[in-house]
Amino acid sequence: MIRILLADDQALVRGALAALLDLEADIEVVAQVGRGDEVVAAARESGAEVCLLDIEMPGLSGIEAASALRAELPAVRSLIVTTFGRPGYVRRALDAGAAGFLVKDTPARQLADAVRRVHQGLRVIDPDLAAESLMAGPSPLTTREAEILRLALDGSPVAGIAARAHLSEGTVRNHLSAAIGKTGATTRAEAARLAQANGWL
Amino acid sequence: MIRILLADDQALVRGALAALLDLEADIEVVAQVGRGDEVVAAARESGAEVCLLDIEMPGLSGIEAASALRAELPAVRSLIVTTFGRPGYVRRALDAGAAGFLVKDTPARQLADAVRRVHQGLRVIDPDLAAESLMAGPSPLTTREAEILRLALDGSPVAGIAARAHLSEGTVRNHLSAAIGKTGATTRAEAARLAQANGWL
DNA sequence: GTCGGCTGATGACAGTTGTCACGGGTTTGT
DNA sequence: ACAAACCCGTGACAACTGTCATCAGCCGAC
Repeated sequence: MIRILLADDQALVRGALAALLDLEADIEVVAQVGRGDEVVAAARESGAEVCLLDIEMPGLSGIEAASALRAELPAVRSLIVTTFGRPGYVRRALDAGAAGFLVKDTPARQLADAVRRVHQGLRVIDPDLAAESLMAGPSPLTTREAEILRLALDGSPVAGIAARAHLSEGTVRNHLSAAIGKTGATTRAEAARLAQANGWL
Repeated sequence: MIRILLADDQALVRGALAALLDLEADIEVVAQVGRGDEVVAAARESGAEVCLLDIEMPGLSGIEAASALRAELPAVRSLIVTTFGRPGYVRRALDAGAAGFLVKDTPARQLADAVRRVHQGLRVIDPDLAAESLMAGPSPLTTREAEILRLALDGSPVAGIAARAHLSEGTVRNHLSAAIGKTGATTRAEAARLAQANGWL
């Protein structure tokens, strides 16, 4: 019997995945949480062996949760299951110690198999995404540039970004200019959009 | 036996919802599609009575699919089930003839009940979202303003928007200026973000 | 029929943004 | 020790953006 923890902030999806996995004779959903920062405690309590983690969650992201799991409960294996197949996510998930990475548009019948493989200690990675991830390469942005771009996501003017980052406006514009150049964009809004689509933020 | 069609572009979610609903004795999933433009044909063929429609789908949006269903198969009832609880979506869904509107973080156990109510001819609307939708009121944007804002979503400069819209740059800036004023934003990126969050695009 | 709103356009203006060159500080690896 | 990268900042300039006034054609409502 494979003991599973489900982490997804959308209750309906979480419940539906539970129903799907409970159909399998050798799989048992032993815990469900809706926040990333509840994963470790729930995994410890329930004695889960495999954690299915969504990335977009309040509290901690699925990737951060995988990292925390590796640190606290190294025996537990993480399988990231997410909506967005952003190239950068794959690398970051693997760096965080995740054993697998699936996108939510893989066929439902493959999920149980992925869980079994991860449970056996194998790696499971969406092949299309793996290729894309290798093509795209790592993020070209420096820490600071990514940080500034994240603050630019909401469309606020330079003055607002500078205030939130505690930087001078000139410095912010320099970072943005660098980010625009590196992403191949022409405006900061486009750069922010591209960087997010690549999972660089 | 309530005959259901599932429409969601994420195969995993679709399959999981099918598993969840098939647990109910009086509900049967008779069709599944991953695109909005396959809904009507599949509903006709399968003799579905209730359609669960995601909004974000390739081909046609769930709202457009509901509209098409009302026109072609008026006996079929539509229940919108979506990730984003954008106020404007509720109104547009109801205008399109949808019988219900749920967000994906409602508890899984409530889904079957919602399906039954919709099947009985009742309306089912997420109460929080209904309130928010009434508060927010209808979109303040004119058709053209919304259209221009949609083109501004990717962060391209005015010249690019003007080219795609076949308008002069001056006119585009006028529309954007109006949209910025109406949304209470200070830049077009912020206006586009706000408008999208409200479901006005 | 006239008024008001939407649409398209122009021109002008101030303010913001993107770019560049430059300088100084820190850390990292050789 | 040194180079290379990063970070922060300044100042200047051209380009772009947001705003406003103004005009004109086209509806639909009263």
